Amino acid sequence: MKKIENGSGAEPADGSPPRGRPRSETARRSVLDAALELCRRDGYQELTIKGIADEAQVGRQTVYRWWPTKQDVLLEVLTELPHRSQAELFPDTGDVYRDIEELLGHTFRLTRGAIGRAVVGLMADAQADASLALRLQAEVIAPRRAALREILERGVARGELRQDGPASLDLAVDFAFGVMWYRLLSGHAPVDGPLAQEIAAALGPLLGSGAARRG
Amino acid sequence: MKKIENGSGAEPADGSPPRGRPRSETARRSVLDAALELCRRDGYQELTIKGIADEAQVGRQTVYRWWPTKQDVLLEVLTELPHRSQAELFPDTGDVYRDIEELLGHTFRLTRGAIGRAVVGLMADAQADASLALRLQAEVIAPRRAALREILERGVARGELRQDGPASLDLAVDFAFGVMWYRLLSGHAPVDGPLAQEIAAALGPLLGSGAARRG
DNA sequence: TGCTTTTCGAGGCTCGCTGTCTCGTAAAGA
DNA sequence: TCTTTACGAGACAGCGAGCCTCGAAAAGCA
Repeated sequence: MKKIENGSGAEPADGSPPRGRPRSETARRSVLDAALELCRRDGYQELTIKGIADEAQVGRQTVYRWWPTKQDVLLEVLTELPHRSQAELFPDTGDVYRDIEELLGHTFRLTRGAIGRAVVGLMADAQADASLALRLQAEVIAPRRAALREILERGVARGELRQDGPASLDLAVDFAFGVMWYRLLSGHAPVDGPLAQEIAAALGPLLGSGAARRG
Repeated sequence: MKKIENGSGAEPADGSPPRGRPRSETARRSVLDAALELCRRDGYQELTIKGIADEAQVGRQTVYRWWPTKQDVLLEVLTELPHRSQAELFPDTGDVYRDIEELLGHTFRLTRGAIGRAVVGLMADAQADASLALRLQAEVIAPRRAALREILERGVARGELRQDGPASLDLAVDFAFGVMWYRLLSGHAPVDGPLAQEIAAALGPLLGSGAARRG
């Protein structure tokens, strides 16, 4: 598992136009789609560069040229997702509890299927790969943390939530995503809509002594 | 990664004494110790059967004879741990918050180092291996869940905790271990003693509206 | 139209690990 | 002593990693 940055690669950094045959967007999409499909079908552990190349009907070197490892392929798959549904990361219904439910509900939906398998596998590999851990943190974990924190802060500003309870905002965020990860990994209970509701309802008492959900 | 049950293996099931040369306890210990040491040194992903056998100075077939996969080796390492420190799973100080802190503190301590790496890696593999998931659930996850749940129930019975809050006992247990797993994986915050205190303090308001920590 | 540059699919190559098998040897009971 | 089973050691094919080369394709430039 060597790590080298694209020495060749797309643009020449300066403004000059790229020379030679341009990179095939078709091949790029085929590789990303094949990786996700194989992850769904066989699981992250069974994913191989050769398998991806064969499934995508692409030369193996074409994969290695742009992605040093299978982790890089999946990370690109993951970082492309939010751009498709940016709005789902930032619900703003006016009700803090509904916002929480929507953000968590959308996130929980993603964890089922191939995306969930990919993220869990990447997390495991990141335990022994510091640079992967940093990128995963920056591109997958942190954005969702920030989104939930923003919702909570808005709720505090509007007086829907207090901040005089035993838990800080950070611990509240840890609570929400922590339960998700725990259930995702151990599989002892589902990660679904009802869970999003339960967590949203529990965040009030966790943050503030007197706050309770209205309605 | 084939899975086959020990066809040969120790006792002949009936009461008759085993025939032939008995299994070497020395070799068994060497394998288990080597696996944990390599997990600590290089991480779960780098762990190989060949590596374990070489480190343990044992024939490769001796490993395969008793453990079909590296997961089986690590699972045996993990299931041997509680027997060494049974008491740490069942603190009973009379104070529910102190009991929680002790159980979580001991668990959190285990997650650092080789044990943590092993459990995280096994969890990841279990996502694509149902039988491994079952064994991990039964032998690692469930016992700690049960221990915390028992502490909480004792606290309820003694009147230290209520059960009229937004969270059920199960969700409270998910909260405690969920935060642990989340931080363990993403590494955005430490899994240490202070966290055990914060969680213990937060469980009261989570479970019951009026309950607050005494003292 | 060539010529240059870069990517493309395809496949050869070495290396290391897997999982099975076969040695010769060691340690137990009969 | 004979049988049975475990032991360390190593041979073997299979497969994926990662690097290499090949001929063809697709762009800009003269």
